[in-house]
Amino acid sequence: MYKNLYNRINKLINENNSSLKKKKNYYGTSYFLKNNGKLIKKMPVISDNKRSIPNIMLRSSLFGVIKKGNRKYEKNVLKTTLNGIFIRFTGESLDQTDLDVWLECLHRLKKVPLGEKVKFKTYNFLKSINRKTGRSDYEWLKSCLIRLSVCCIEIRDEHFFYVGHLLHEWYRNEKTKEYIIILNKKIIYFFTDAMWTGISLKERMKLKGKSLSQWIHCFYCSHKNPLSYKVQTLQKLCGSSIIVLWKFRQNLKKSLEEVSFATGWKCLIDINDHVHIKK
DNA sequence: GCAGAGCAGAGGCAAATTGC
DNA sequence: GCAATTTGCCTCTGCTCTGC
Repeated sequence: MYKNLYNRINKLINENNSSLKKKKNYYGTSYFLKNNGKLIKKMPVISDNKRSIPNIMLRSSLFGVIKKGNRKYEKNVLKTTLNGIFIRFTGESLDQTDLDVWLECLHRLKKVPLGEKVKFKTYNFLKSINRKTGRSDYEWLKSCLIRLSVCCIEIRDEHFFYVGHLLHEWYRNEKTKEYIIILNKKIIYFFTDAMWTGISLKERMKLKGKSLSQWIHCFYCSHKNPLSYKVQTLQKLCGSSIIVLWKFRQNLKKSLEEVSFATGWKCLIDINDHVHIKK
């Protein structure tokens, strides 16, 4: 289905005809902009206080819950996912702060045609994601961009298959002190139809520093009508390093309270150990 | 299960540097 | 001169380990 859709989109680009404008709604969130007579593909449009991200990234431990100082190198690790989606990951484990950076990268890349460069100053980027601008923050951002560009993900489901980096390329102009990032054009596959979610930046910022709460928030944001999941299922999905279930449940309870406070959702764990969220 | 010690990483802030 | 950016260093936080 998606392959056919993509072929059709490409065909329409090649045709470069005016009828495309009328059909843009058919393609959901991917759209095209006429610029000097050329049609250019861009990321989906979303308000400035939200960050768009493919659901597939939120419903797995790709950006997981990692304890402080517990980041490790993962080689060909199969991530726990929902609905038969297959994710294999190689690279340094990614956590919620890496997700903050990737979300901001995607946001900035929305402003240019796919495959084009985006330039930014470190200070401005750190401010955008509500971080401090100390030396350690500069070093942290650099290491974060390295992680995102070096890691390799393999994603497969019944419709498509993708192998690549989260950031296609990044480098720094030492003269202008600017970072330049480029995203892989194929990333647009993940933004077709209802396969992506807009994350409220305001709500996410309220959960800053609380990695499990941030993961839970993103996970349930990707659900229009949240299903109930067992505590054990969520434990596996978020990639928690807490092996003992009752300990994880304790943390989860606290996180659900924090998410509830930040979003206004009703969150509870029933006697059968199922987590219920009501938006 | 709890308390205290030690440690690593993150956070905070003031000062220095740079560019306009 | 001023705002933006970068640097240096100290403090804070949260985790593990150990002993009780």
